[in-house]
Amino acid sequence: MDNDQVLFAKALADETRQEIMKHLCCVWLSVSDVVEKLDGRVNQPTVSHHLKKLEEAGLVYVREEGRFRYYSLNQKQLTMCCGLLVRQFAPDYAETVIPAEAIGVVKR
Amino acid sequence: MDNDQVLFAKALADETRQEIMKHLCCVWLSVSDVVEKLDGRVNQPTVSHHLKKLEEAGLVYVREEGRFRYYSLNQKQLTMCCGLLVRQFAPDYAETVIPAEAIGVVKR
DNA sequence: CTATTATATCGATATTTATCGATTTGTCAA
DNA sequence: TTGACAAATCGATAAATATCGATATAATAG
Repeated sequence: MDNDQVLFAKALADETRQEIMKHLCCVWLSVSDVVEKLDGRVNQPTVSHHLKKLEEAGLVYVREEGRFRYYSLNQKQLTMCCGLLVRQFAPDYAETVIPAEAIGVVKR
Repeated sequence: MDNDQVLFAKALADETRQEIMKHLCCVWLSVSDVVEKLDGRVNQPTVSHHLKKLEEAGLVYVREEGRFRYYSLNQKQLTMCCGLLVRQFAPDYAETVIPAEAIGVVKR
């Protein structure tokens, strides 16, 4: 029903979910780890719900380990989605915001 | 209540609104122009509602002219928001997706 | 085996939001 | 000045979604 762009935006369109994303950036956390990070503000079923949304949008990696499920932010997916948004809605800037390796960036 | 990142994501988190954004990219349209572009699928109050959301997120320019209000997509704002998202949630890619002029891009 | 622990799912509820018809406000044309 | 038009706002409604407690499922520890 929703296309990928909309799915991506919806995944980001919640304060709590963005906070979870921050916690999942560069590290692997289990569901209960995330619950803990949120400091009792939301509880486990809610966190599972949010993680599912992020998973559906391809924004997290998941690793199963016994009865644990570890999540980590998929930075590449996020970057690609942002890139698509810019190409679609900001063509005048698509050339200045560049997937660097695609054109061979050289810093001066 | 919502911070800017969330406000931005929410503005994009609707199919109809993204379609409106497409129509507003690089051109100025009045409200009734937009209604027309949407081909009778949504009507005027709904379009006004969506345009208000986009305006609140700073994603459109507005120009008043008599009884008309013309809207156009703010590509710069969109690009900056995407850039912030990448910096915040994809630090490993913040260097590869670059505001080119900031570092002096050279194409090969 | 049994108790415990981790997480997903279910059902219910409350909030948010998209949509519309009707109305209001403001501008212009005749 | 009046009638027509553009667009915002209002009130109502329906759909989507965030949240929770309770339960189910599955894996482990004892």
